[in-house]
Amino acid sequence: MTRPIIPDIVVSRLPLYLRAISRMEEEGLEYVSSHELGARLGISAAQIRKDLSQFGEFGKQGTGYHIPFLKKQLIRILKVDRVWDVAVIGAGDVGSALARYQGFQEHGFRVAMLFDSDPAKIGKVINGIEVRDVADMERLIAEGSIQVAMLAVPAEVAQETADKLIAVGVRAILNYAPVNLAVREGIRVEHIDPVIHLQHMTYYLAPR
Amino acid sequence: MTRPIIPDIVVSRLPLYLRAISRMEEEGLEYVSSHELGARLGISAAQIRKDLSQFGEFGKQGTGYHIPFLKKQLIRILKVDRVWDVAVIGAGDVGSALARYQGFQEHGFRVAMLFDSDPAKIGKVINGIEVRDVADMERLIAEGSIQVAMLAVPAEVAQETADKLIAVGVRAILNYAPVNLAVREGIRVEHIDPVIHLQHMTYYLAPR
DNA sequence: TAGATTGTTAATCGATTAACAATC
DNA sequence: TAGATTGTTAATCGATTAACAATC
Repeated sequence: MTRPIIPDIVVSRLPLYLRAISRMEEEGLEYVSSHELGARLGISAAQIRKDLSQFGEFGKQGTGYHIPFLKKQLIRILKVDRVWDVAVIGAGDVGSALARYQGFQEHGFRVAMLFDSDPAKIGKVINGIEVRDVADMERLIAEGSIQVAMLAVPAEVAQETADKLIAVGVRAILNYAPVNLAVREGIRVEHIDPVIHLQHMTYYLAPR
Repeated sequence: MTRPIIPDIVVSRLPLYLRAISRMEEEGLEYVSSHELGARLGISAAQIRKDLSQFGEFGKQGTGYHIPFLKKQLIRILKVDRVWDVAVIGAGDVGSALARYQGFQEHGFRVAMLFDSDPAKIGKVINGIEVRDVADMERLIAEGSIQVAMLAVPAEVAQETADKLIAVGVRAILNYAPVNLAVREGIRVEHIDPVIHLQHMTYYLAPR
């Protein structure tokens, strides 16, 4: 039996739904309609219903979606009903900020390892995480069976570092280096680059 | 005369083209075909030609695109042929990393102001930028005619801070807080949240 | 000239929206 | 029962790709 293939663009919206739903739960709400959820996210009610219906029937006519139930389902679908160990490569400004970030813990992730090549940084402890020598990266990541990495190294070494990560079992890379990584089929890469976002926005700005 | 409206999804790819083209220029390349550029970015050659043709005829049959010329055009189109002053709100881990980031300068942006509410941080100097009291934010941003802000404040105060920024003339916000900002028509908001990206990727991972 | 590659049109593909029967 | 809202189908909309004449 073939599991139906869900469009990636649908999958990409699920974390947004989860975040909004979690926020609503904190606000003490119990039920939400597709219309209300859509209004918060700037997404049409029809799209939300269509997206969610790809995974099951989570709502009830007349009342909408039970927030704790929908949250549970989204957490399960996104596979964050467990904690993923994550490696951070690079302990510069970005890597350090990631190591210190408190938002991972409660959303399915834990920074389990932190690497740098600078002898001045190796051995330091950031938020309880020791900075290890990047020379030991491959061995330690393979031992830890880590599948997720955040790449915060200089652009010049990003591709080679990614290659090494993939070679030892990493399957998902969140790339903070301002380069396009070339990876083989089956490896997920997402990219975070503030300059890209800023340039996208300035297109629409009027000079002042 | 109506300027033709360019789809936003096209605009969103231009910064990627610019980054790739700049990289190629550094590598000493002089010409690039839509096919070569597409191969680097994982985008079809047809799409690149179609996107670029929305803005003019930048290529030449038989030889492709002259890299320095195309770069110049993209810089002009994205309006980064000038330097945009940017305000960073929040001088925590993320805000500090943004204030220290060296990648803005050469791509059209300058962190001109940095704000925080913590008396222990106000007055400190990060990368030559003094941390100012967020209580003075509205006055200083209005005086500086700043149109672009990066928001790195706690989630609870993100919306109200955004409202204040918009009230004093900010038109583009790069939001690092894990909340959806509600803004009026004409205000650009882009969002950076590592958790959203990680959860998108874990959907595709096999448990180990 | 022969080969390569553009810009553009038309065809295809995929995503979003509108509408509504079903039902809580 | 009346009102509200789901899940789903069909219609619409928009984006991507294929194809090719033009031309460097």
